[in-house]
Amino acid sequence: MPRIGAERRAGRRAEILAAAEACFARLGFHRATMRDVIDEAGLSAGCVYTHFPSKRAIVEAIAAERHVREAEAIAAAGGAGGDPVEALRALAHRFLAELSTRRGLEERRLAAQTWTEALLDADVRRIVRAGVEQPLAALAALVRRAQAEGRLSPALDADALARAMVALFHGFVLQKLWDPRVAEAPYRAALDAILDALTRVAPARVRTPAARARGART
Amino acid sequence: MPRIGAERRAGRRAEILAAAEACFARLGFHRATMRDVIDEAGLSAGCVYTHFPSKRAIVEAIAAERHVREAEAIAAAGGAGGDPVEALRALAHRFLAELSTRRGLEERRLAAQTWTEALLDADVRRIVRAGVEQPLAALAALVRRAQAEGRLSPALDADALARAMVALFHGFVLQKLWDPRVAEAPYRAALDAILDALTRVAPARVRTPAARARGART
Amino acid sequence: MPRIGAERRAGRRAEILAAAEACFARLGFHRATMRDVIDEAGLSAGCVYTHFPSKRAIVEAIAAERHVREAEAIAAAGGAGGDPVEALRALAHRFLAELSTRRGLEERRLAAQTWTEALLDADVRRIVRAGVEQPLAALAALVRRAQAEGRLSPALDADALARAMVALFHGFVLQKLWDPRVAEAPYRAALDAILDALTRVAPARVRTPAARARGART
Amino acid sequence: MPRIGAERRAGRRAEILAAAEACFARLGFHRATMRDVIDEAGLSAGCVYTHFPSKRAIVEAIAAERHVREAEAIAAAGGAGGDPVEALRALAHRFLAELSTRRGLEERRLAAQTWTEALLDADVRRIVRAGVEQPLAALAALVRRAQAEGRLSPALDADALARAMVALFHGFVLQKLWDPRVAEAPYRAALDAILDALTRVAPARVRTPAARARGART
DNA sequence: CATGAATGAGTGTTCATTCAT
DNA sequence: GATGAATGAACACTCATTCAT
Repeated sequence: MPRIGAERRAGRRAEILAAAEACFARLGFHRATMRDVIDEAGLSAGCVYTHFPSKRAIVEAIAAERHVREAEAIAAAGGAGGDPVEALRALAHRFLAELSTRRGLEERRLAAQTWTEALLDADVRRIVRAGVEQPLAALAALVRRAQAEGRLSPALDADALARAMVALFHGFVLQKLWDPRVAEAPYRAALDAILDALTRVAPARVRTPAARARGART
Repeated sequence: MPRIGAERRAGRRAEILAAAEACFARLGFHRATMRDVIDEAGLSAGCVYTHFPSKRAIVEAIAAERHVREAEAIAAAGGAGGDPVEALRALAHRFLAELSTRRGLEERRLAAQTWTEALLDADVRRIVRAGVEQPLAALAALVRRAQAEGRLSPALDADALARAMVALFHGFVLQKLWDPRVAEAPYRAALDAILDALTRVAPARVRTPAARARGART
Repeated sequence: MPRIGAERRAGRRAEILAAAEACFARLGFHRATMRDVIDEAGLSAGCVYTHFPSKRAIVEAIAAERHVREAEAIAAAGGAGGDPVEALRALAHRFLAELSTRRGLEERRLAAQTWTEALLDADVRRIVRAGVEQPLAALAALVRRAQAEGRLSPALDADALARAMVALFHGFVLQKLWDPRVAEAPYRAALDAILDALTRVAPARVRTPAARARGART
Repeated sequence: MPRIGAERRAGRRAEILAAAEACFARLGFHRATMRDVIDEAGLSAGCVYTHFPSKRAIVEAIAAERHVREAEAIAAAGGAGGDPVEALRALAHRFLAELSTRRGLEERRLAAQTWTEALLDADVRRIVRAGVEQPLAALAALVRRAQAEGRLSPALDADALARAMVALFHGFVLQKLWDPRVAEAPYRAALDAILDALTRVAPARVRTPAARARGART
């Protein structure tokens, strides 16, 4: 008979997490009090505490949840066997598109909180790290596929390039959160240009740094 | 005779800021207490409060301080009338180099705290925004000079490209703070490759670094 | 047909009391939570509350229960018409013997909790007081019988001596609970010596235990 | 310059302890809240917490304090080189006399709380144990002196007899706290009678248990 | 009858800030 | 100016108890 009970429980848990996300996005982990979360959830303190043992546990659950959703988004985009360069481009577009919605920006505002919380709380750090390493690996895999297909210079360090791509996203999220008036379109164009430049150079002839060092006699 | 007094005051103020920076970098703005700061400074509570009216004021002073130091670094690198592409590269290298020192990383840990504090505190946000807009403008100016010299495609949006460059730095700072074992060298190489790709592609004339090294015989 | 139902109820009640005793002995009345008791009993909160209206009621029921068991033990020992001095000795021995068993010590640990709870809760105090007055009366009766038989000085205040005997037991229980390594044997010997001294001194005829052992030839 | 400051601090500390003692004696350690203590002391929560890090620390300080005061009382009584039996009697009288004053009874009410708190808190237990072992040792020393002077049977176990004396006191404290109408005078007389019996038997001829076992040929 | 999710007043404790000395 | 004892509102969290299912 735990069937219906378990479902109810999971529902409540989700409600609490949603309430907490709203509060934390608005006020930050530290300024938001359990009272805020409790009131937002429309429950009692005791009830909330039967679902999470502490405020910290809620923060961690939120960080973990983000991780999962993000991993799904990445997997969905990069999973197909299609053109790896187009997959990278699509991924960039999709993530930028999210930033133009009110809901998407709100989510990112919360995610950004976890970024610095990770600097102070080892458990959150573990979660955030895991949440970055997965996309990093997925992107590096796409880069390698592109290299294998001769679309990107094999001289590039796939992992470092993946880091750059993630940085291009995270860094822009910050800029957008600091000033919501910043537009995505020009930024998207710039990312496209970078991707174009990296790939356009590749097909004809690969110029490794070593080749350049030898001299550009060709 | 307020001369000597004013100097003493300024010295005290700097001491307090240094103490606060140490505490905030270690514990974050919220976890670090005024007690921590006061003890670290080796002063009394009352004394600290004659220099800053509140904890928040200290946070803002720190954010502002960061802003100033950063602006100086950028100005120093991009100010000269030399090769704008090389200036960009040098800037990237210099900022990455800072991340490999203990002190530099610690400073960035503190800076990162201000990034998310900016999401919650309008005053801090103003300061952080100003602190980003100046580099943004400087970088955009370099990009425009490079475009004028035919080193970069004039089709590129200089402001958006500047944003991308800042994002490449900020994003990597986060990754490095989350996991200090991440190496700068491959990332620097990736940034170089991106810059190379963008500049090599430039319509009129592609000047590789190697070519320039040999001399401008073409 | 409430027959069988009533028995079940009584059984449940006893189970709850046993669970509560275990928790209270281990954690004390205040540190032990209803959650602890409920889990220990393997029941639900609601079920427990159909048997006892409050935590306090459980505490009182436990105190009362103790009272009953103790009274039975005393009655069993002193009830017979035999030698009153030997009855006193036997009582002392029996109570001390209980303290050397794990179970007996555990019970006393719980009893001791009620002793100080009695200082704070008038209802518990009433129960504890009643639980002491009965032994006190029984012991005083034995003392009076011994006096009547010329085994104890008639100058002694029987009630006060009874109090001393109870004190000798309660006080030792505390010492034993504070440090379980304290041995009963020497203490029992000391109690015997005191009893011997009191009875040997008796005006008319001194009957040492040894003398009694040889037989009552005098 | 810490002179005056240190004195003030010690004074405040004593005030807080006095307030806490009043609350704890009245309500018990668990029922009394920090709010009660704080209000009773007429201070603010923060101020109290600069003197004691936790409620528990106050409980322990109180237990330790009792220990000290008691040790002093014992030392004062038994220290002299006078008649050891009279010293024992004086000690008993003095402790009983305390119980007849309002203040003395209040103190004992508090002490009794520590007795059962010791069963649940290892730190308190350590303190209580130490607070009992010292009197125990002092009393055993007196008993041994009495034995050496032929006033008490050398067959008696001095430590066990000391335990009995402490038990006679502790046990009576409980009875008096449960029912303040219980009079000290008859109890004191009973204690005197016990002491008399133990000592009267000794001078003429010492009857060791062994002697008794051999037979009462004398 | 039994369940256990839900309640919410109350707990010990913290910490930015003030102000008499 | 400098001090640090004092403040007190706020915080995260607990737990005896209830009641819809």
